[in-house]
Amino acid sequence: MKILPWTGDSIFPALCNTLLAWRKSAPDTRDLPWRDEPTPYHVWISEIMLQQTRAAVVRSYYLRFLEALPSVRALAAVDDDALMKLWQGLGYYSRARNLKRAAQAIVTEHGGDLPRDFDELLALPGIGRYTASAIASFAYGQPRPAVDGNFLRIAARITANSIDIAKDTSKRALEAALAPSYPTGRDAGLLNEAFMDLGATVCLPNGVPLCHACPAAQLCLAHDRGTEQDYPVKTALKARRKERRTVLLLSCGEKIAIRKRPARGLLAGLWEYPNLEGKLSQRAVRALLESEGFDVRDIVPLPSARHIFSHIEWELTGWAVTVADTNEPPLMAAEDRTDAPASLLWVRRAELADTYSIPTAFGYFTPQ
DNA sequence: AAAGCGTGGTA
DNA sequence: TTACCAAGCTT
Repeated sequence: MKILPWTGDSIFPALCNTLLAWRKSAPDTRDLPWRDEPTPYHVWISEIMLQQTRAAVVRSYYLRFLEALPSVRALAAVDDDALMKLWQGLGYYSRARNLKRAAQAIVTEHGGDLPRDFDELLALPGIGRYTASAIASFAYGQPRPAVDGNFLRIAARITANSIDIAKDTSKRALEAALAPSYPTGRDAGLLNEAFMDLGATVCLPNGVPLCHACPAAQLCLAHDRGTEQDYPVKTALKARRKERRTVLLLSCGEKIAIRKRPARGLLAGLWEYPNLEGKLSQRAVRALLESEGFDVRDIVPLPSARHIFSHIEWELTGWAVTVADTNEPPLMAAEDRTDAPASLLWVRRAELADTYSIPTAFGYFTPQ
């Protein structure tokens, strides 16, 4: 990949000095537990959780995760369903699977400790340039800018640069332009924290930045021109496609039917209630289930729901169905599946909540 | 290079 | 309601 220069990068040495001083000048009041004891393992887990996810949401997940899996070796040996349960509701579930795969690689290839070398970090599944830089700086004091959305927004405004920050090349250009200004030791991590804190509390996205509170306002080209709102420039995402689905809450006595989703794709490997494409009527649901061999006793509508993924929007219709027994041929197993058919698993309600990870998209229908 | 991959907060 | 988008990575 050809790395182009970042126009306006002559400001960066002064910007880095200013932000580092700013970070050191005030006490850290953000109460982020991963800053308490920044071991390589702690930094790694927190940074994976923080990918595209707000710190306020991550906080409780992080504390619970570390309590359950306090070490690389514990993570490498964790049961898959237990791992997904710890991740339930956090989203981007491949992050959790990659964590375990990486932990196993760290045990077998690095003696159980995260590598210090940047390229070795980068080679681990789930660790890209941002996360490798965060670990290298926070845990090992290496001079690596951890360029994320905050950095791109701040840099675009400071330099009044109309570069499209959605492009991979923009991120690489900024990283290369900032690297020469980076200190080593504790300051490397503090400077990265400074960029993140500034982006989270002052140089805000979508809306008005709080320039009166910005330590770098004097350096900021966009602020000088009054054009803060013009930056950053970012190409719009593709529109979400809309889908209708019908979810069946099948119960038989104390048990409820769930099934495992395919190993690849959306919500891969998580558990779901049986569901079908389209908005099915009560009559259609009854006909379908009876054709599958169920003795249907009752069908009651559930409140409809809408679930927004990053790239899909689901309009969900729910039916609570009571059946007389759980002995049936595989139900709806092949419907829109390309891998091995998943058959229904009948579980008690308490067991469902304790053991099986149901993503938020299906959680609307979870019985009390 | 662009699309797939979750969820929740905010304006 | 809609749109944006957050401490991104993988393919």
